[in-house]
Amino acid sequence: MTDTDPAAWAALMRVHAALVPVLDQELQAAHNLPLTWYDVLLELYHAPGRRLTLGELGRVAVVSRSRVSRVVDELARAGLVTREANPQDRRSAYAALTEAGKRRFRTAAPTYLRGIEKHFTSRMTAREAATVASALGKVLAAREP
Amino acid sequence: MTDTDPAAWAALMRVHAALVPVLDQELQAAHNLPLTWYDVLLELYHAPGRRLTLGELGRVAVVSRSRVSRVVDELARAGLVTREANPQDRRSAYAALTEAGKRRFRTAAPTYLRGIEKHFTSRMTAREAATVASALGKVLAAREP
DNA sequence: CAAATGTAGGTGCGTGCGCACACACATTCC
DNA sequence: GGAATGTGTGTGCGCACGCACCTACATTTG
Repeated sequence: MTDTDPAAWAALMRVHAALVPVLDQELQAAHNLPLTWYDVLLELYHAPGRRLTLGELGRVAVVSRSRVSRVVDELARAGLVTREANPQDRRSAYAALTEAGKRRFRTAAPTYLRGIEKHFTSRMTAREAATVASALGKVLAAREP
Repeated sequence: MTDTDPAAWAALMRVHAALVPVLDQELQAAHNLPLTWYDVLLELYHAPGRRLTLGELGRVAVVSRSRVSRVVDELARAGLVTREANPQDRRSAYAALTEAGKRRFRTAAPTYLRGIEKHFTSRMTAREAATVASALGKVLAAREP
């Protein structure tokens, strides 16, 4: 049975390899924002109170938890986030978006979204995009526990 | 218009980040093969004459062309490929699978395919997998020229 | 309360990776 | 044929990244 066709996975690998550098460079050229920074800013932007602990960031963002530490350092040095203490747990530290961080993200987002549209979504039908999102979503859901 | 939904792209990024380390480690644990090596072996295995020039490898494999040089070195040191001269073009060099390389690839392939099935394909219907493959295939096709 | 265990975060270190360049050869143009 | 341009490979270098470990604090257990 199954005799699984790895074509979907192979295509995913290739698309990732092909598009990530392109989107990253577009983002850097237009806004001097590495994709990693954008990812972290995005997660913070959508978080309640515009802030998350580093552990939460590591779980939700694409970058690894150990990397989050350094990225948040860089973002703080650039004035886009601030580190805030957590009164509930003194081990923990929040990364919170600054006003400059929000502005920077809002400015950069259209570039990124246009890039995704141009290089990715526009190559398929809306139905296909929805299927891709839901199928991959199920793959992710299976990894939670 | 469009108001593109980046959900499909976001899911792709996450699935890649989540699965690549897992598949890589499974491959290394079972066969001491890094995913990069496997990728190169795979392309050579399916190439006419079981060999490709380094430039062709760089184009067809997921790894960058500059990386190919070193990976082929490592594979050659491990006895899985040999470098062959190209009489037609003395700049060029072939990487050719050895018998040991073919055996190693054939042995490792089931592990990799089972991993893809287990972590990826089994989470969606066959129809969805086909749609993912074809939609992503169109994205890749758009990047050829 | 003390000890033991668990969890959040930071960091030294090794490494995989791509860029930019260098070199050799091929090809084209005069 | 010789110069100029293009193409195929190799490589020094720097950087981003994750792992393993450490410290600080929290929580649980007796």
